[in-house]
Amino acid sequence: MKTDYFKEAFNKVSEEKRNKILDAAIVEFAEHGFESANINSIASVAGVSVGSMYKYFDHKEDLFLTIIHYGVDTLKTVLGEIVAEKVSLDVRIEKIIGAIQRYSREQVHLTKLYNEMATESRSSLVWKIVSEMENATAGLYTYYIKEAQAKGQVRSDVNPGYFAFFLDNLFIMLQFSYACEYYKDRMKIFIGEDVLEQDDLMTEQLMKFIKGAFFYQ
Amino acid sequence: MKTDYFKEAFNKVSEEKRNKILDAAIVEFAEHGFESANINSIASVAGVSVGSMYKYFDHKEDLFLTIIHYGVDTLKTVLGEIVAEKVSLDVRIEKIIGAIQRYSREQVHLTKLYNEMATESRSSLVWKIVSEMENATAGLYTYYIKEAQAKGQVRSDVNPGYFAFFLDNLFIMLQFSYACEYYKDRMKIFIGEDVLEQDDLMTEQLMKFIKGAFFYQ
Amino acid sequence: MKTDYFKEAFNKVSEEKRNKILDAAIVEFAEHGFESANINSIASVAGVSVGSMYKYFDHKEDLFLTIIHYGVDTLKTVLGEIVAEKVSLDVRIEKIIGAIQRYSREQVHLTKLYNEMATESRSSLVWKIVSEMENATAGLYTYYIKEAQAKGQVRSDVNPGYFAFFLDNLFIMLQFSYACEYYKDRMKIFIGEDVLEQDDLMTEQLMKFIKGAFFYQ
Amino acid sequence: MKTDYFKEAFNKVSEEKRNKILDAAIVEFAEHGFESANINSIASVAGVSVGSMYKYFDHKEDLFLTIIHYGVDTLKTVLGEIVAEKVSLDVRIEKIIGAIQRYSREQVHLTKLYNEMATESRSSLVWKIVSEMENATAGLYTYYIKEAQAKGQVRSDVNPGYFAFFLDNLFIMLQFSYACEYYKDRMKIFIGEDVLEQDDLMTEQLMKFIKGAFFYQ
DNA sequence: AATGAATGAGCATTCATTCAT
DNA sequence: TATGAATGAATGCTCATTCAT
Repeated sequence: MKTDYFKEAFNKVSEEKRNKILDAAIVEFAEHGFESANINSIASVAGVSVGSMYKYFDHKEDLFLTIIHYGVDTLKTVLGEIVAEKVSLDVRIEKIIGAIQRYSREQVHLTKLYNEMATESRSSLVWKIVSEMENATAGLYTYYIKEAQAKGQVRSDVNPGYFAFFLDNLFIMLQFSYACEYYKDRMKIFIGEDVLEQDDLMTEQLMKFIKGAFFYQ
Repeated sequence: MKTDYFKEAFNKVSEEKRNKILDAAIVEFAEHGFESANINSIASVAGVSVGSMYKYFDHKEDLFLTIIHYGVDTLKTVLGEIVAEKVSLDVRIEKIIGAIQRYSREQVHLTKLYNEMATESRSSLVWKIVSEMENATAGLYTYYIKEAQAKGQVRSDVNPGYFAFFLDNLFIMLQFSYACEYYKDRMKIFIGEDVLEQDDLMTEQLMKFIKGAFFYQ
Repeated sequence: MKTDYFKEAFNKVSEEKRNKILDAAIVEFAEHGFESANINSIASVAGVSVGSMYKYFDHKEDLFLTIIHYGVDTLKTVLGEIVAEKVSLDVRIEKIIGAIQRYSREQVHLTKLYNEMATESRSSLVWKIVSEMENATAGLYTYYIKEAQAKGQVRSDVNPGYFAFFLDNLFIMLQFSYACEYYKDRMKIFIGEDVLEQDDLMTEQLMKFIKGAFFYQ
Repeated sequence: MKTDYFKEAFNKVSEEKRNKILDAAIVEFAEHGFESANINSIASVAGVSVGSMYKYFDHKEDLFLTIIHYGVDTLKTVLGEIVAEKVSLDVRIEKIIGAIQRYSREQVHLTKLYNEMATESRSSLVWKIVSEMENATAGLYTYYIKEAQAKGQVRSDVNPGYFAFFLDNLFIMLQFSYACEYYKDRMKIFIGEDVLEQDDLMTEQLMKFIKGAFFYQ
């Protein structure tokens, strides 16, 4: 599977400039979507010439895919840390919620991008990049649930795949709700203007919701 | 609050033509996204001149907003039917799941559009239209939960707003997963290729998940 | 075989505008070659918007092919008139020389275009359009030569195809020499600055050359 | 008259590298034409940096002119050898035909370039380089014809300049017909698919054509 | 009211040329 | 002297919007 959508030249660029380009692109794509994103604009924000952009990426699409790839990598790192620890399922879930709260604030634009990207038009282009991560997540969650079932912590009559799916759905919506304007507004309607300052309450309630769904009480 | 984004002339048009225009627009916007959607294309699919389109809508945006409005109305109707019935919370939830399964198949394009619309770029334009419905939904769900709490069916230590939010999150993701390519593929990874033919299993598992979260067992 | 490289809309345009567009395009392509020719420039010379140009022609290439087609048609008309008359081979040849002298002056740009077009890069695109005419010419010349051979006017030991080829070569170079700067300069070196004013001498000498080659004397 | 269009630095370059550059440039210009030819491409094919190319040539045009100059020089050598021999006009012509058959195959790209170069757009730039050779050729042919007239071999009523012109026209078209796709296809229409394998027949027929035109029989 | 031809600003992409190293 | 990364003007093409009929 191809993993690099940029050209050799992009590797040779100084890390500082590379980051400026990636950042500018993330913001532009996140704010305007693929079609409306303007390469010339990205270039000028990044302090780079258009010509250079095309030395680094063959097409607008390649820049987009590079960004997506970068986003997935960043997410993988976050997830990887949580996975590494040997803890029980409920602790893991609590840690993931915390990570989402941190990540979706630090990386607002990447999160917006994830929303953007899941949008119909370009999805097939992007799926091959993201599917790997979705696969990993799905596999992991399912595995943890089965493990917990074996330990007698999770009810034996739940289908692990389905429950992993519902769990991840809750996580995705949480991410979007912290980062994307539309979902943020919507969340405020349900919970109130100050949700964003009440991370602990969110964690508490969501844990209660999930634990109720999963665990014997 | 402004509710009509079309011009007077659009009212005078025959219902048949009005529907052809709306349908063509829904498909175009859902398939290509706002920016890539082509007004001239919509006009020709609808069998109407571009000139007429601009007699009906001042801007591309206005057509988009009209479509969104129409989508929200359609959804309201579906929801309204469920709300009308006097049944217990869990029955209601099960009915909603069924409605989502039906609606997201019948109205694939409207569902895609909802995903599209929540995307950063256009969200502020759109929020004023959709917020009304989101408000209604949020209020309704919250009300039902409180009611169930009063009846002692739902645990008293859950915050109704939060739980309504989680519930709706699960619903939204279910919709997307049935209608939008990206989320469809993702769901298959979690559950398997044949999810789409196993609506009952989905309902059963999701009910189990939600009931665990909500109810005393 | 496809013969129209323009879109329906180009047919609906007033003849005056159509001619302005064709003329502007002929000049631009003849003067700058395919690559350097500028569509925006053609549009502005023709007094038409770029947008319209693309309503008439899908691609720059299609405009080019339309022009070539037009040139071939013009040439066919000229040739057709000469062919129509029932005269002996030498009279025919003399008439063709005269026609070349007239045509290459009236239609300098079309002649330049023919030179341009025969240039390597785009030749395959163009060949299908021009080949038909080349085929007609080749067949015609060969037929006339055979006929003259049958009548005992032309030597029986000449291969009609080859001689038709040499004859047409002389004609092509004569065209270019009257219309294209490079070949014009070159001709002046051979014959003198005032060749262009001595059409009769050219005709006389070329007839002498060709008749010597072809006929029993 | 300026004869060098390259900079001093190009002289100091090793012969091997110089030839690689010239060869790469000949191919690129011949295949793509002046406008589409890509300096960066030529540099990379020649194994030289773009920077160096601009140390050797001030402009794309200068590289082009250098190539033309080189082509003319090559042609001069070929012609020079034929001129050196003391033989009768008809033998000379036969030798030239043979030389064209060889040269246009060995140096396809240079021949294509000659065709390219005669194209309107660049002609004035190029004329000063080529005119010298055209002058030589014209002078030579004319001289030979006059000489043959003096010897009573060629008819006295032909104008040597005109006949030299016609002769050279036949030669030029023969060159193009062996090297350039368009003219090659055209020749096949007149003579047949296997012309390219029948050099002797071509020579025989062309000699017959020319001798008929020139000589008392 | 309806039409659909016309407009032209806007953007992706290319490539000759420069210049810091 | 050589390099090759960087530049940015230039151009083909699209499409929302206008307006004469």
